[in-house]
Amino acid sequence: MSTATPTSRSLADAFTAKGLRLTAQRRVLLEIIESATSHLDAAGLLQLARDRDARINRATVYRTLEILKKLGLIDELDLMHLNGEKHYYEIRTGRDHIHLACFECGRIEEYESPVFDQLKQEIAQKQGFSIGVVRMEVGGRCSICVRANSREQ
Amino acid sequence: MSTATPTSRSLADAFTAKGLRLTAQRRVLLEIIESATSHLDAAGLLQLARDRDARINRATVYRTLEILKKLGLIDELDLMHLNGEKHYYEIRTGRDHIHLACFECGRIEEYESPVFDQLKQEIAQKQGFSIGVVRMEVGGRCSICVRANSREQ
DNA sequence: ATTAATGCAAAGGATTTGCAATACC
DNA sequence: GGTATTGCAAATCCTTTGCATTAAT
Repeated sequence: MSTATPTSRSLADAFTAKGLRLTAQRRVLLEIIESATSHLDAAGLLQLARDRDARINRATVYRTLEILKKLGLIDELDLMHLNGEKHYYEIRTGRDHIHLACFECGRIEEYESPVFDQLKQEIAQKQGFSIGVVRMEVGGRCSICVRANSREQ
Repeated sequence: MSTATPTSRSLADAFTAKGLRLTAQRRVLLEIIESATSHLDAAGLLQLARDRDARINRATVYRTLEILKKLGLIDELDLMHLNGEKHYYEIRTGRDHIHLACFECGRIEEYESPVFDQLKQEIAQKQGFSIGVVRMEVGGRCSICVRANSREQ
């Protein structure tokens, strides 16, 4: 969920372009992040990384995530703290989106809209705010859960 | 930053209406939250409460915040984690707003817009999502900081 | 009087840090 | 070879919990 489209093709490219060393650990972490199909938290990322290379340490995971965040290559999500205070991460694509978190079933939906883009533009223009990161999260009940218990309050 | 306008006049009223006991500690906490001019974190709230009544314990602060959150009377903010992972709280007013966090000077601006309201409506209608809480936070540089260092990138 | 709410102190989860050892460029 | 990066283990920050005590209704 961001604003500028990353220019490099891969995270590894961005690392070397910045003069950062491409260690074995980083290679593994970047690949996992790039191919992730779901929102990963630090512990999950560590686990997946260790499945490939047992040497990887938790501190390295956090340090790598920190770099990626600062470079604007990943976004950090809270997902409405549905499962504790940990953070989730996703690679930044060209299209920002909103995360809808269902308090009932726990599902996370992604939603994008021209109105969302319009809102960001408006903030930049009317407020003169130079947007770096945007995070919009909505908590409530997804359509499935709403329909399922329409009889209950 | 929410969706429904609270119906009760005061937080204390809401507590008694729900059959919750109005203890001395809660009275103090609710008053502070109601009259707060800035975004409070749990530690700040505890400090202000202790200034009035030294007996108040941290656990009580957290437990009270939890209740208020569940009742939808306050909103929980991250403010882009500008100052660590703690949460900030603000009383829910009728008008939802976006928080703009300046990474440079740390200032938090509040922004509201019909486009924001339109976006929420759209999410509810098109996605069929029953919205309980909305949190939108934007990180970047405020207009003052942008102007101040217009020569630097 | 009953039971919710509190204080205390300890536990918990997530993340960060200092520093010596390692490995990339 | 020089320096960035890592692993380790401890520290830190924020928040939560169990349980005996207190106080609101």
